[in-house]
Amino acid sequence: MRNSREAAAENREKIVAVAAKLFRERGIAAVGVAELMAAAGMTHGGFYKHFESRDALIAEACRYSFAEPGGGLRAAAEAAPAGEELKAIVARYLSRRHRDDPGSGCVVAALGGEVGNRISPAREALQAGRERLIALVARYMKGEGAKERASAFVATMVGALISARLADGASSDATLRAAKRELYQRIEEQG
Amino acid sequence: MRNSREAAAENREKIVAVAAKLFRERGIAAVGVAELMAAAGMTHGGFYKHFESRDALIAEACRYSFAEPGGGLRAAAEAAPAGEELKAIVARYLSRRHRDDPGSGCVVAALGGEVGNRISPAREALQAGRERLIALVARYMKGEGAKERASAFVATMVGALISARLADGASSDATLRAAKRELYQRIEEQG
DNA sequence: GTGAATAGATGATGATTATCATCTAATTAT
DNA sequence: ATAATTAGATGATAATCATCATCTATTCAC
Repeated sequence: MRNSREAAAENREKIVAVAAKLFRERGIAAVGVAELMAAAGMTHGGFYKHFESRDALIAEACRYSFAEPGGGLRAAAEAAPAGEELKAIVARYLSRRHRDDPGSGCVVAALGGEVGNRISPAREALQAGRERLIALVARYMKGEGAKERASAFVATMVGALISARLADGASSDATLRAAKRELYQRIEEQG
Repeated sequence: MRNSREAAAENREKIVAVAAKLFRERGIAAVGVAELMAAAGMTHGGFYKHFESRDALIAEACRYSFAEPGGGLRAAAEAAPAGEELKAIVARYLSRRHRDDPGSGCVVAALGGEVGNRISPAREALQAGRERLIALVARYMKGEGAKERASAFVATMVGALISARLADGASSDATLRAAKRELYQRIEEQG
């Protein structure tokens, strides 16, 4: 059967959205085309009417995952009172909610390891997204070398989230808390 | 044909070592049993004489990867002059060599994302290794809450390494440098 | 309304997967 | 030295994989 242009475009986006979620939840290599399409409510065959290859979808899903970078960080910053934006970003990024829901969270933390060190469009997409994240953080930093400090700032957030996802229970919470405290301190020292 | 006990034990360790390297280089899911055994110089069938399952090997390879945690961090610290141990750890961890050779580097950075948030022996192995890494760092910290600060310290190193592996060329070097500068500053402020 | 275009289903492709039964040559134990 | 054990090779298993050819029912352009 055939769908209207509009419906087809919606289906295409559905596939990308589902992929972005499943990849982040379970890893890229662990999610096959058939399962993906089933989760999007279609059968596997139609996939190649939308994408040239699985690799092409991977790159697109990575880009899509940055639509709301880090799971709504920009929104969190803009909702915060003036001067509190960075704290709001940290609180959101290092929240238990973010830790427990990788499927709609930061794709750098979820897929950085799997994608890194490989030559691929996906890597470029993640790197571009990471730079946008750094730029968002740097926007709220004062003084010299804001971009450089933002880079280290983001690295701490990413590393802490990955670490917290390795630990469990109290140990995981403690990891989040330690990183939050460290970052808050940096904010107060350097602004 | 049959090998002696000794030779068999050597072969077994060879498999684990090769797995630890390949998993870190290319991701766990991307390395199959057959390829693994071929890389270890054997055929695929003998695998199950050594390991109960592929999952069992994964956990063991994760543990094995911590034999030299972070790729010789302990050695680097012990070779450093007194008072310079933490700096030595950072310099080693955030070196270009470590970035460019994940196969013999820190397994938390290489596989943390893929293993995290899943219930598995591999996750427990990585978490145990991460705690040893934190303990190593905390040993060289003075003052209150050394363990907590060490947790954030390690998170920054892990996040920076993963980030640097996403970037390329000058951008990647800059990421390493930014994190190094940040950590050096923390060392001087807090000891 | 008629005809061209196509979204998506069905089903087949060959490759690759983890796992295991079987076999054999060599090492152990006696 | 003979017998029991076993490391690892060979090859088969069934499942899953990405990819694609074909078909069909629908929507678009006219």
